[in-house]
Amino acid sequence: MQAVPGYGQFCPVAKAMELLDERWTLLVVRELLMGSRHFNDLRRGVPRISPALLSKRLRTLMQAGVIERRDHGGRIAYVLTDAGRELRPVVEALGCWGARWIPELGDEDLDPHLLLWDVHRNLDLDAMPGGRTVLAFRFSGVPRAVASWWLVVDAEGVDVCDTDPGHDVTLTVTTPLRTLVDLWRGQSDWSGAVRDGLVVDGPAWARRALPRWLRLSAFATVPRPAAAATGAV
Amino acid sequence: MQAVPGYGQFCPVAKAMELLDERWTLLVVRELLMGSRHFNDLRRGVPRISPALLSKRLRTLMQAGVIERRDHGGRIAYVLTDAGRELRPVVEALGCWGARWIPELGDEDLDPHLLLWDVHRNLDLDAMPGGRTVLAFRFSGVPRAVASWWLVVDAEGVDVCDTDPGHDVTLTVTTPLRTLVDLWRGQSDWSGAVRDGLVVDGPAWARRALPRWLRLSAFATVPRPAAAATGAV
DNA sequence: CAGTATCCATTTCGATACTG
DNA sequence: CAGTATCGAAATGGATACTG
Repeated sequence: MQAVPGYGQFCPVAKAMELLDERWTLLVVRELLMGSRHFNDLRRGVPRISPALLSKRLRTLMQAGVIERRDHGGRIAYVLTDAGRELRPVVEALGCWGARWIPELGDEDLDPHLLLWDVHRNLDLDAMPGGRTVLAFRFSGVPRAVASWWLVVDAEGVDVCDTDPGHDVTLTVTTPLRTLVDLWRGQSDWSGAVRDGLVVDGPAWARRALPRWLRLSAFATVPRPAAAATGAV
Repeated sequence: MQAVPGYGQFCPVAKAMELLDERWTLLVVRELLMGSRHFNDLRRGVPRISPALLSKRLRTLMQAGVIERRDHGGRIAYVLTDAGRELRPVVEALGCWGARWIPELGDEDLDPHLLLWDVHRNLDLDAMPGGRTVLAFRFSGVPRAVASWWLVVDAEGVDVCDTDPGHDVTLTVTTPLRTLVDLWRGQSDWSGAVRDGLVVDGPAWARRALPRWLRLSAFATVPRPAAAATGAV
């Protein structure tokens, strides 16, 4: 029989990993820490998980006391418990390590939908003008179907669209997908992104403001290790 | 095809977990951080891993740049790289979380061999007398074959024995296995352990010194959450 | 919106035995 | 000591379709 699911260790690291080393689990926790609460929001933040598996992971996390399921008048919300909130240091340590030591991304890691979802959550609404602001993104080097995106910002909040919402566009960002991902991750700054093909079209006041509107990943500021001896300048 | 092994995300947490969420991986890293360097030492610290799987995990960790394989005159050593050493905060965060939020242990988690292996690594040799010291452990409530253990401390270092080494015994610790595990993990202190059936036999000077010799898990001092509302006193 | 149900290809892993 | 070889049982989880 191979029916021993756990590690058979009393070590707290092992006991923690029995729960957390299952595929997807910590990414779901990350999304909850980022503020997602509803099933379909979680799916957006963890796009490749199947609904069945997300459902299973949520059940496991509930059993473990990491989250609670709440019914707010028909709307289901998953909220972190104290135990769940205390996973933030774990996720942060993993993210810092990943940012430092796994800089290379495969093409399959460059998910435009996820990128826009992340960006939309981090827009600095206070820095943006009143009324409606529309940011258009056009990615080069990706299939037509996922090349055009819009962020519509108004009093209601922020909407991510993959079809033209029809409003006047404030700024258009045209860029290789990888360039914007590198910027988001802090592997390049704005001037580096421009060197790598990012172009912003629109009125000067908005072009100048964009770097304040579009805040970057929480891990963008993690200091990177010095280049290895083999390495680049 | 389900041939996408990774998460398809550029998030540093996801990239880190692509490597680290594989079963056993982080426990191997934990052992390396604790000072193990050789294949069979790692097996002792991660008892239930099969040699084939350990070998595979080591290869993966090498490819990821977390460890290096060194041949010191026929003796193979696995040593952490900078990237590997920087996993310490990850392991610590996991251990702290596990110590706080997964206090319950199943009987299958109470591995006496692993306990002695951990204890032997943490003995405070400087606090122990010169010459040879022998600590005998007798666990109640476990199969005869794994009930008796000896730690032999001398100038050579510390040996873990599961058969009587034949030396004079300095102290004999008789205890339910779970009691000593709880003590090791910091879920009880010495007086609590004595209440839970731990008995130390031997000369008074040695009995008094034992708590200084036998240091506890690095996670023993993690503060535990206050009892829940349902809870105990 | 918030999930279930089903299916099976694929992978994983544990057990065991063996080797230079 | 430091692994490799082989095997098959079991679980995983991805794809897809469907439901209250």
